[in-house]
Amino acid sequence: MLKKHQLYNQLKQDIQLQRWAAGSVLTQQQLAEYYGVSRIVVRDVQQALLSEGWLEPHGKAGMQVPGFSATEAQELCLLRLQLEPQALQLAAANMSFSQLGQAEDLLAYIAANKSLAPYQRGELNWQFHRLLYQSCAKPHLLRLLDQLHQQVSRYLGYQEQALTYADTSAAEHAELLALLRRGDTGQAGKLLVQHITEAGNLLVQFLQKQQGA
Amino acid sequence: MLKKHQLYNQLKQDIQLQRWAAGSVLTQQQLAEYYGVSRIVVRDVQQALLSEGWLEPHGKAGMQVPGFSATEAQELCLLRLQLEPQALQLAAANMSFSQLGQAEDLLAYIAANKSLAPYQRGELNWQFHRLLYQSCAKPHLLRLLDQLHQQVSRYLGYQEQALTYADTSAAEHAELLALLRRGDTGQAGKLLVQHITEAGNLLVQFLQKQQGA
DNA sequence: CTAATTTAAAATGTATACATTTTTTGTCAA
DNA sequence: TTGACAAAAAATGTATACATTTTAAATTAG
Repeated sequence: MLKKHQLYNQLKQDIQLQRWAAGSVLTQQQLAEYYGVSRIVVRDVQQALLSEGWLEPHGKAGMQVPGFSATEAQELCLLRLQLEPQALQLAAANMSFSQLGQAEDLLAYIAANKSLAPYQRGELNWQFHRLLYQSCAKPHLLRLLDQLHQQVSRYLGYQEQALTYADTSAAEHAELLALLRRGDTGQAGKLLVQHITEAGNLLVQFLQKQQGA
Repeated sequence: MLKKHQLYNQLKQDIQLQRWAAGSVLTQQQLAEYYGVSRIVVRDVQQALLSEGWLEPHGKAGMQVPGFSATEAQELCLLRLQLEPQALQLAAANMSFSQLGQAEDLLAYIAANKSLAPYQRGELNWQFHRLLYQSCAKPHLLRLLDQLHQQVSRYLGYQEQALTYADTSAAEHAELLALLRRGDTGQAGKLLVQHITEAGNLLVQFLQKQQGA
């Protein structure tokens, strides 16, 4: 029998992999029966996923699996641009070598495992970014960034073509790290902006094609 | 017997008015008994207040009433500065006269009722700000701003002296509206920055004195 | 046939009861 | 006295049962 956090992961993954189609309305009963847990657990998980944008309200009964829109993706990109460079700037001052090392380890790990599932790769990439921001010592800012990532990751699971971008992304991550190591905060910030913009544009273009078809 | 949203409001208010002291650990049972509802309801409300920063995790049992810190207030101010001017900028283009009118009505209402409770005044002031940002058409940004306001409002309830600032604040709100009406977006943005900064500084100074004592 | 109203079904909210986990208390040996 | 260990108490998690609300279906008047 699934525990709460297991159901949380399972349902999230099932949404990401389109096992529940966008637009579907999921009721407590339905999910409780399908996953073999009580409605109480489903309620908790639904609530969590609702606040993270993995589910949307749907009238007074059920929750709806959200779709994908280029407009939304653009907004998420905009918010990343608004917050992440700021976080990096603040963090740069307090960053320790141990953290830079950790980040480097992460990059190495990603590079070594060529055959990671897209969503795993996405998760690890975010962990890398997250590490860079960590030492900004602004808990609320970090919380907002985590939320933002939740929303973005829903798209990344959808956009399988992320793979085509993986190499460019990895190279930029490495360069970012190098700039931080040598203390060139300004340049690092600019690169980060470029990095986020590129990823955003790629995603938006992908979605626009999708919508056109 | 209290319904869910009633308990939500009641508990929030009781926290704001220090009926539950900062640092207190509130368990489900305790609250369920005190407010005369079942634990299920308490659980839901606790979860909501947790995600809004009105309660903090406390180990594996109970939730803690958070305290106040100048550092946190400063961070919240920083985030407001990072997001609200952006929202205003985006909204300015699409703002309708009906919305400007609504905002004006709000200001008039606040001005007319001199004897509003501090938290009511705070809530109305936010509604004013919210109205200005509304037409930015960026749901995620607006959601972040609402969250941010939740956190800030906890402080505003604490800082009773907000009243001393009320007049200045009202004047600036009026001027902001005038600038928007005449389409001077740039100047409006600058004034907003000043407005948020002033409020933030006042709050931070208040908290620093408090901490010193 | 359409629209409105009633009736049945389904879904969610809430309370209670039980299971599991966590915390505290108390005991005993070093 | 102190520290580790065991037992009891308390708190939370989860399931089931009931109450209320909401949605869908069916019936009937126009």
